[in-house]
Amino acid sequence: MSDSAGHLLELVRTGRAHTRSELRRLTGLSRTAVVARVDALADAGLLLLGAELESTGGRRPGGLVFNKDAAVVLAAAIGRSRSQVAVFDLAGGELATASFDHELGAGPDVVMPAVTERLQALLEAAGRPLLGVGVSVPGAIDTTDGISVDSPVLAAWAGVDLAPAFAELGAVPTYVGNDADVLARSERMGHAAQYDDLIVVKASTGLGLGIIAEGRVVSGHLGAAGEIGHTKVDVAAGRPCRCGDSGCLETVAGGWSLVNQMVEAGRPIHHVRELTAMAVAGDPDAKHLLRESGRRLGEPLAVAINLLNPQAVVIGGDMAAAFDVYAAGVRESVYARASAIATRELRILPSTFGDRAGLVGCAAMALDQVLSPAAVQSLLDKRAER
Amino acid sequence: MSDSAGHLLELVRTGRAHTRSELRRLTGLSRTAVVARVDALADAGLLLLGAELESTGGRRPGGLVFNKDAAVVLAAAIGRSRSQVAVFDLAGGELATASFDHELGAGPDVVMPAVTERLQALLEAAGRPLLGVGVSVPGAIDTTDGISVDSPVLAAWAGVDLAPAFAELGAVPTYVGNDADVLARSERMGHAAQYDDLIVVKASTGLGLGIIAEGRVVSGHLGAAGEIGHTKVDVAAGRPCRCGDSGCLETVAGGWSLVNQMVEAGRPIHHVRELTAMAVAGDPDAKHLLRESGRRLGEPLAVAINLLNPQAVVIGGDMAAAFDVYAAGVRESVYARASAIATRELRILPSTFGDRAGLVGCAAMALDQVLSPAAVQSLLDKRAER
DNA sequence: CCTACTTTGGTTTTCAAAATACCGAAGTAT
DNA sequence: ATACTTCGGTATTTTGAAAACCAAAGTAGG
Repeated sequence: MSDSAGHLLELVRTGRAHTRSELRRLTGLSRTAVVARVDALADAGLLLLGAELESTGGRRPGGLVFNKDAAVVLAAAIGRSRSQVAVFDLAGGELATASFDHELGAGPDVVMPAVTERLQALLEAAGRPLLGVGVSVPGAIDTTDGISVDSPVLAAWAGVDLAPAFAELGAVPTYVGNDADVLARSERMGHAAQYDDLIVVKASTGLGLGIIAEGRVVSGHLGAAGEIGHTKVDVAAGRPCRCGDSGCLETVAGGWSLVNQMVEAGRPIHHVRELTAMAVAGDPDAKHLLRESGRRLGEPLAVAINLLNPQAVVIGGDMAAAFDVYAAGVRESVYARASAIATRELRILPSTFGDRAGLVGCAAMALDQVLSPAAVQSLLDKRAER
Repeated sequence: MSDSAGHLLELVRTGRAHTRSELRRLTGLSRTAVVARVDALADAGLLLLGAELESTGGRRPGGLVFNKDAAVVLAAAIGRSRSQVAVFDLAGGELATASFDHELGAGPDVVMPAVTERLQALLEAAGRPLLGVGVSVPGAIDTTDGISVDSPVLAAWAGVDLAPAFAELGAVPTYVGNDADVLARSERMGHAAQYDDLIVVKASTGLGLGIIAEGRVVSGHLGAAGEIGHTKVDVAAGRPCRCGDSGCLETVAGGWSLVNQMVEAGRPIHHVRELTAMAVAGDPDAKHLLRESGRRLGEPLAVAINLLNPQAVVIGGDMAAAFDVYAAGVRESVYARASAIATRELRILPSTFGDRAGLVGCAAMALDQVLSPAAVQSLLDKRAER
């Protein structure tokens, strides 16, 4: 049933209810039942019994406010050459953040201690109880044996179980997700919050995709769903890819390939971010490359749109910094190739949180779990035991 | 919680529990609670308190058997030129079936009376209470405004609400699904029952796709998910399609196109089924066409496999009659184009139920709903009221 | 064969949780 | 000022499940 304390908290948290009476109307529960749950939530510090609100014709109701400062979650977005960490309150607000660069291809033995050390510092500064940790890794997460990674371009991380590294932060659950999936989750807190069917593109050095169908992240059998960068395309035939194979989409449309193409054209740059900056500044070569890259991506993306019939496609990752020109290319091939019904109400949007999106998504992943009715219930139960 | 009477019924129904004690162990419920629910289910005729089973060291337990004959569901698979109807028991067993041809492109005003008339006859012959009706239509089902269809190649059915047509069969819920989605559901009762991430191809006159992610059918924002036949492919550039556009995959790989190609080559046939029969008989032209068609389908299918990382791809529809040769073509391009991780454990299987698959899927769709814990609960509640 | 033990299932008792009923407080409408 | 509405707290009743108890039907072992 949808009448647990955690569910009431969700109604308040999402702004659907502000008083006990509204909870009563929304759940069909009796007043006593609502009061009991609200009291339990208030005792646990999750709800604040705020000031009185406007009267609606009788006694003024006592307002209920979600106490987003009751605890925190930690977020860690691990990248190939740069990782970010942050503390978030329970409403998904960022309290403090840090980031650091590391060697490209550095393994977990190097990166993880640096991550946990910084998280530890952030947590202590926050001075609030910790409820959970969300981590993203740029590779497939093998969901069968829990939490490890498996990626052709992230060899040092293959088969590593990340959860133990976070044990020192406290006995709280750790959730590990793919970087693109996590990006998709972040959008559910941003522009695309109201969209239940969503495709989120992460276009950076590589190309990845996060899929949300009916409000749930689709991760696939081995956690490898959302792969698009290493789809073979005819135009790339023969071009060697960093994954070891050849003919992949990334070899013509991935950020690393665009950088290479600029270098070959005698314009020495080192990162996609430089390319997008040039495009924003009006450089025609950069704009052309990005637009062409958007077109290339649009081809398999059109297949994805036909397949999944999403309400929106969100474009994130470094290339989204030049959204206008990149999205123009994407739109060009998507609208030419996808079916009329699939594009009829389709929106193509820029990502909401820019380069903070990974962290926001990690926090969203942790919050989804940690504030779920079941988790809230176990919190209350644990409190009641004492 | 997972402890309602309906959930206990599901445990028995799916063979996970055969005695009250097993239900106790599986649910954690007390004996009294289990007994109360089992009695209620037995009173309602949904459970049979069968013969005693083997002792496991003490008193012999009384066996619990799901009474699949307590009621029936009706299934109607509406096709473009032929429709099938059937009655199924509650275990998904077909009790009786009928089919009839109609003019290609006939509208609901012609087809629906014929369908309901035959369903009525089947229901009367079955002589058991009706719990629900499952219907499939070869087009997108608009899930926003309930139950109607919207398809470029099925113009006469656009915007039609099908549910009212079934009202005369009794005040039972009607569920309408897309033909490919329904095919996917049928596989969950067949070869692919254990696969939670699944792509089912319907390769017949047209090309469609049913997607199951984490055990749920993905229907997309407008119910148009699974579209693949009208994806634009370069090799088909300029070729006019029956959808009104041009360059669609169907124009080179759809059944209607293969038939046309045979006719143009001076081999007059009228339906894909003739083509598959020829291929099975060894005709080299037919085999070549089918293999080539499989290859063409494999290209966007590889994108789909990368995107969704399914455990299996099931091939159904008329072309599955020549599964060996067709699947050979599909495998050829899928394995060349999809990523290593996505194909590592991938299986490519023929559909389980052949041309009965549509009916089985309609029944599965209705049974899923009608035997869901919530529906069972409301059945028991209604009974208790009297 | 008889006794001790296990497993199953029914019945009674006890306990917990939620609905109902009742009540007072605080506002609005007349 | 009075009647009515809304909100929220408390006491009572009802419901439903767990626990405890009991009986039947089997196995295991001497």
